[in-house]
Amino acid sequence: MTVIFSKKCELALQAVLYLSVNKDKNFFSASGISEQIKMPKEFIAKILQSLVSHGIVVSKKGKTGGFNINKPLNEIRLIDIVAAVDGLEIFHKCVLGFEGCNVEQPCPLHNKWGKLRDMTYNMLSEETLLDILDKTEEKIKSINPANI
Amino acid sequence: MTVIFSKKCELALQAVLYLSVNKDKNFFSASGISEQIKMPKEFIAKILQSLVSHGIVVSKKGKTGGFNINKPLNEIRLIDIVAAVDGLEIFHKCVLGFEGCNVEQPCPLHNKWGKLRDMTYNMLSEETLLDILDKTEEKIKSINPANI
DNA sequence: TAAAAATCAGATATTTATGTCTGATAAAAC
DNA sequence: GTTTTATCAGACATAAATATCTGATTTTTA
Ligand code: SF4
Ligand code: SF4
Repeated sequence: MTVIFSKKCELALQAVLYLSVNKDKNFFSASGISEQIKMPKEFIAKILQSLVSHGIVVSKKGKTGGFNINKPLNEIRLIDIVAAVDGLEIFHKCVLGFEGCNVEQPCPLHNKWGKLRDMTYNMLSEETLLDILDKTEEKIKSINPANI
Repeated sequence: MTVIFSKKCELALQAVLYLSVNKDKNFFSASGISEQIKMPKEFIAKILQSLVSHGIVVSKKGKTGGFNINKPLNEIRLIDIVAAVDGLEIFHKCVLGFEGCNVEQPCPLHNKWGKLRDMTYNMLSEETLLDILDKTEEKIKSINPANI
């Protein structure tokens, strides 16, 4: 069954990673971010607004306003962003959707899929934004050296 | 990025697994299958028709018509069904979609996601319908003992 | 205090995925 | 040969995901 994550979530991750390398600078406007990650600014704004309501991002209105990360980088895991945008339902759902499943008579995919699904979950939970900051910086810099 | 497989594909897998345990019996009509796997028969029909065009399923018109598996069970892998319905694009795509990626400067997820993606692909490629037939029979029987 | 530049909330629009219908054709049973 | 029952092809309908717009509010700058 279905998704690792949606496009919305992909965007959210990109935006947050982008913000994470600039956390100590000023707030970044939706349009500024949208130039960097090449996505419609209205959509970015919308997504970031929802991350604000989840406490991951903080926003500031007005002329010098924009968005920034709301917590220390070591307190935000990738899975937190996925959870905020897509929810965690996927990580509890089965692959095939046959009815009447029970542990004694799983379908051929139950165990194997379950393992992969858990590994994916763990991968996203393992590291905080701080842990991957170096790699993220490299990446963001390679997109536009002016970013850092 | 995105999907392991779509609902269409989930349904296709269910339908093919159902057919696989009854391969040596007569053709099964879309409505018969839809009763078992609880999905609209028109949708089932549509999906099976596309599997017909991919050579995985064979159909027969007319009064005793319906669908059946077209090849020996050891020649059909789960990935073949996924490929027919959803395509394999997902297994070649990146997670985050940042631009300008190269092997030297991958983003934090590139390697880890790549591994999981490959494992998923391998899992679906590993076994043929024949290999999992026993487990499939158990599962189908548990849904409705009359099925086998 | 007025102008500029940003978020915010919610409505609206577009696109894609999912699901349904209709009429034509084919095969079996009578 | 006629009736029944199935697939088939393609149009159509609905739902969900993605994307855009609009007007209000907030804050800074001048
Ligand atoms: S056995 Fe597991 S994977 Fe298979 S249909 Fe049931 S819950 Fe889903
Ligand atoms: S480094 Fe890899 S995972 Fe990251 S954005 Fe590029 S291709 Fe995708």
